[in-house]
Amino acid sequence: MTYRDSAGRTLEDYPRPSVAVDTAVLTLEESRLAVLLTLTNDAVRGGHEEWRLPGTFVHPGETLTDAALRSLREKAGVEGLEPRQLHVFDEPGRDDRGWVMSVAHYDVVPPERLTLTDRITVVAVDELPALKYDHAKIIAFAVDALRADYRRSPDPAHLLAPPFTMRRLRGVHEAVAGERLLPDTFRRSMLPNLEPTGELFSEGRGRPAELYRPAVAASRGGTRR
Amino acid sequence: MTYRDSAGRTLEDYPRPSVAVDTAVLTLEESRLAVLLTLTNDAVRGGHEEWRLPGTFVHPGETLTDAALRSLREKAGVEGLEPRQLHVFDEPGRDDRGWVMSVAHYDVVPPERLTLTDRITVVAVDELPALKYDHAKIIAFAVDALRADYRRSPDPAHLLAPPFTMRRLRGVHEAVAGERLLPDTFRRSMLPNLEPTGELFSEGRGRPAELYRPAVAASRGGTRR
DNA sequence: CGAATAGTGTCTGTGAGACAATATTTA
DNA sequence: TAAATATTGTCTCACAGACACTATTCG
Repeated sequence: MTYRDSAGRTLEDYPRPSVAVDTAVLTLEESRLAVLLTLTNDAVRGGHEEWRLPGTFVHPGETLTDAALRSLREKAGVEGLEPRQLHVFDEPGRDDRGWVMSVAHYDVVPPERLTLTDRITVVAVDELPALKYDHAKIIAFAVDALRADYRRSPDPAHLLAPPFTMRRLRGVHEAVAGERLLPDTFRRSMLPNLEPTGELFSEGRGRPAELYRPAVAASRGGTRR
Repeated sequence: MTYRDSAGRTLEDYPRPSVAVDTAVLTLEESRLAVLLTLTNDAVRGGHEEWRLPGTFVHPGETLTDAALRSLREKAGVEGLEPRQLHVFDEPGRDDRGWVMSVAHYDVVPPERLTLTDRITVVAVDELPALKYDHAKIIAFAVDALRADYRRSPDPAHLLAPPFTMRRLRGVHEAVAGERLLPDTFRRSMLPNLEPTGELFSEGRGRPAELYRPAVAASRGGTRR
């Protein structure tokens, strides 16, 4: 009992695009925001060095998220992510193989969870090499989205394992924002969304820092009365 | 010279989804935010009353925007819009005809530009009837996006033809936000993004109001020094 | 004049930015 | 003790919310 339209045709009787997913996996590398890239098949077969975001075509019965997770597992060796949709790139001619649109996704993962190989690397987002397709645009979308995330919550992407010191948290925010942040202002803006653990942590010289963990509700603007 | 992969297959040799676009056209109706709906084909053929957003399948050589514009022209009788992408809805099973994903779009249009018929109507967004597919979700996305737009700029969707009075602008913002706004606070928050024309406008009783138009750059936060 | 609408004065609270001072460690 | 780091005090500025007051027009 396949569906047929008023002309007696099924959906498969009409031309359809190939739908791909590509995911910008952001991470930190030496206190800078970086993105995971993989070598293209062409490059693996002996062409010149060419990098791209991990991606794949969507298979039947699969959601876009499923497809993104599959490509991350198989091509980037990362598991357990939660890719979020960014935008559909659909310019005709963006892919010389034919009619292909790409649903861009992004996620963030701490560097410890990545396994780099000669076909999987991590590059700072402000020093990207030439990328295949419109993958540079996707990364720009991802960076914008991540910066917006970090303006709303202490560590939405779980780049830090709690508990953490204010200094470490600030380091993460500085990497994400790409600029230095004032310690005192940063502390005060974060405190309403953090829970002090009462424990201290010392790292070399100087007064030990208190350890915090994200507050339960991670409320937006702190306590109101 | 069709592309062939390492197995000698073209893109068309693999299963592909049908890709649709659906657009939430928001407008104002009696000072309330409303959305344009069309009667489903089933309903037209004599089924029970059932409404949906205007949409269509994407054709080859066409961008998603093109497809959205085509569906708006042909099914909703509106031209000259600039639909923006919201989200891809891809739950398997969301469409009982087969593997269909929908790229949701939205745009806004002043009510004067709409021509309503017995198959095209406008309904307040907080009094929606049952809708086909996940179109209610799309409308929710669209309303959120529009509210975000109006928090950043006086009239991003050009619902008002300049010049306009502060009162009219506030009326639009109240409709979009779905709540009353304080006249004095609203005025002061808008002034940095408006240019006074020097002209006055009187509407019945009371002191005439000055007419404004959106400031050129529509700057975000007003003047800094 | 009185009602209605437009616009301004001004007070309060909140929060960011910035600089300075204090507190607690290790070398 | 000196240097390094953490934390708090405090001042300033900007801005939203709120209420009261002034301004201008029509009936």
